[in-house]
Amino acid sequence: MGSKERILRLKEETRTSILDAALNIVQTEGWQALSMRKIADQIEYTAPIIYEYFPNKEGILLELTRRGYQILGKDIREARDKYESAADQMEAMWIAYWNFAFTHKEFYQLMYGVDMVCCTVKNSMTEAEQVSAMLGDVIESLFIKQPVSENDICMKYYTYWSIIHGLISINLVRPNGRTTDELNQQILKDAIKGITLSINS
Amino acid sequence: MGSKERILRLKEETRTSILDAALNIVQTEGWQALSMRKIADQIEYTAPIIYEYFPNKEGILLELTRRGYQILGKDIREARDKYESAADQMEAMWIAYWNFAFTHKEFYQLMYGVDMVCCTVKNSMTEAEQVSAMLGDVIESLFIKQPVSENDICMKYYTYWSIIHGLISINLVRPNGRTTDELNQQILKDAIKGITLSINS
DNA sequence: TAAATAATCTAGCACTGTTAAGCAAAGGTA
DNA sequence: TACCTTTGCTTAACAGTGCTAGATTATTTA
Repeated sequence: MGSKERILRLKEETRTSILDAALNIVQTEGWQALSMRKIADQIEYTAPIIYEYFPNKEGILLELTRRGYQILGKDIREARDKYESAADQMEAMWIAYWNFAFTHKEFYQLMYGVDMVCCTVKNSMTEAEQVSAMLGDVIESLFIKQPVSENDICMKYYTYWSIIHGLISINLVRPNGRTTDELNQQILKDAIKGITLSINS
Repeated sequence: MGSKERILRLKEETRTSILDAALNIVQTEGWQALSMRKIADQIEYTAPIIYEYFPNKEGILLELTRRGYQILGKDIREARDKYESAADQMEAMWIAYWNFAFTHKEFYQLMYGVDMVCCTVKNSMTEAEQVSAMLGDVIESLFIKQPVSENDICMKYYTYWSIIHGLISINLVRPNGRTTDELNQQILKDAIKGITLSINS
């Protein structure tokens, strides 16, 4: 009776194909064009069967968010592992974060609510927490004085995140602004260095 | 025949009442709840007459955006005029910007695409340009070396804006994050001072 | 083969932005 | 006053949205 497993595998495939279809639509037509019927069209089913795999549209978005954090986590981890010193790691990680935002624009919009329809509270998603933890760990090791208080880490984390997220979202919302890539990279690296330096001063 | 003017005034009033109704709905129920029929309900008309005053829903949003920039412009101007030195002005203006974002949360979301449905390219809105110009002028006078290149101003402008917008949007999207107001104010002022100092070093 | 279960679809609800057609009241003109 | 035209506004509709209940079809089990 291996058919049980076969069916389970098929269901898993359909589930994945729903997510793939959703992503495909978003990447080609944007978030506002994503609809249940369009997803159904793409997977060659009718809309209601999607509800056999996800509770509602938000459920799909949530799963895509999870996927996004998995990619981001991988990118940041790999960037970190290329360097030894915490300062270098920090810069590499934020640049990876930056690159993720533009190479996976749609994911970023979903994950950080830039120009997005639904603003669900992403409470306790382990993938998201892993990303925070990685960044937090490196920030902690940037401090010379040890131990470092939770508050200190949190504050620096926010400082980094704010400027990077700010730069990203301005560029995502206004792709035709009069800033250039080099200018952005310059601001980005300067800002990271500045914050990093400010930690032990 | 003063009736012409009376009618024109009435039309202007209806137009304003549409905008007021829209704002009212957004403030009480959020952006996702804003619909043409709801606006019509509130002004005690039916939906189609709105199209006598605005080309479409986006037209209403555009007009609200304009209103938002008018308020923001006023706030920033007043903040600036309370101080003499450029550095003080700069800090006061960005704090005014910050305060605007939270006291007029809905406006800010509309103007800067945080968690918003429609991302229209706000091309050449004079009200928005005035805000940019005011901030740019103060940034220019922060420089000791004169004259200041357009590029220099633009870069510093972006640096300021990024960190402030980043801080704001993180707080707007995640109002229940574990950051406190004091922490935010601290980061904000530190960042402003840091950027201001970096200008002539 | 018959019954039970699973998979899928059709039809529909209430909502969205937007448009076309029509009605009724007001204005201007003879 | 009688007619005609313009204006203000409404009803009805279209095509789309997320989502659900019920019917239908296919598959598995007995």
